[in-house]
Amino acid sequence: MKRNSRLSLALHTLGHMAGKPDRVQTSAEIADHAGTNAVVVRRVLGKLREAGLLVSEKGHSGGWKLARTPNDITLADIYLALDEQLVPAPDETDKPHCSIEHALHARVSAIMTDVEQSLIERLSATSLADVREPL
Amino acid sequence: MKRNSRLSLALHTLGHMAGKPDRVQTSAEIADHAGTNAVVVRRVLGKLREAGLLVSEKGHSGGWKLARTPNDITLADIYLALDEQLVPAPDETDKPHCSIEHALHARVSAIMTDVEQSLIERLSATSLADVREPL
DNA sequence: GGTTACGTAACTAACTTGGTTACTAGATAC
DNA sequence: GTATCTAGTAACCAAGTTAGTTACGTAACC
Repeated sequence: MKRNSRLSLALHTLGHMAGKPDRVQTSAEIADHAGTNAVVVRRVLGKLREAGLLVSEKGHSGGWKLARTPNDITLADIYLALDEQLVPAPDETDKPHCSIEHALHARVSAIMTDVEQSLIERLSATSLADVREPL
Repeated sequence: MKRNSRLSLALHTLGHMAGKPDRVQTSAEIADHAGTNAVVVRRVLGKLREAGLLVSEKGHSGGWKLARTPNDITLADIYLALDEQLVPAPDETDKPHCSIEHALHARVSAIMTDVEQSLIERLSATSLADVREPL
């Protein structure tokens, strides 16, 4: 699998759940449908649960379902839940020895942070429900 | 070192070269100053040479220097020379089995591609010479 | 010809990530 | 109460990535 497979898995799973918001699915079912492993599914979906997008139940007839309506879950919610930032968080440990390096880094970091912010804003404009509709 | 150490090294090196555009520096000198290895330096700077930002000379009194004036090298040039794309290039190999997954992916990819484009545009607004000046 | 410095291949160590196995902890069915 | 089902999680493995290192070839200059 490739680098953003977690995002792929999350989108895939939530997309299907948005179609049947009341259906409860087990991690095994989801893994089977996504061509991966139940533990991997639980790892990724666990992040989404921490972010309040999903709820999970143990035991018989347990499993996963959406914690909110598809209308109330945006692409930004999903992206942020996985906390995979595009721009590597400004690393406090590397102190810029040279002022010139510091200035360049500051400039680039400022732009990248800004751009990531705009990414999040744009992702937040689309909900799961929106994407159910044909484009 | 962290993930974008190549970009760090490139910015660092070019930043210093911009201060003394005529000085020729060996990869050993640069590595020493950047706290890394000469081979690593040649690898990264090789990318910048391929992109036409640097020239290198072999032999006695050989080394590296800028191929253009600092005014003519933008942060976007540097970023692009390293071809580390933020948004993973739309992978042709993964065929979207489900239409819903496809639709979601298409939406997210479109936004990400767009955002990366705007990153490049913003980086291209600043040249090495600009950053020499105090902010 | 010898020295210098780039160009590159090959190897290593550290790290990341997805996959897998195995186990524990709840919740329901019986 | 016991069996069964499912999430939660730890531990480990394999593959891939990356920086670092060593070694050697190649070109330029003295």
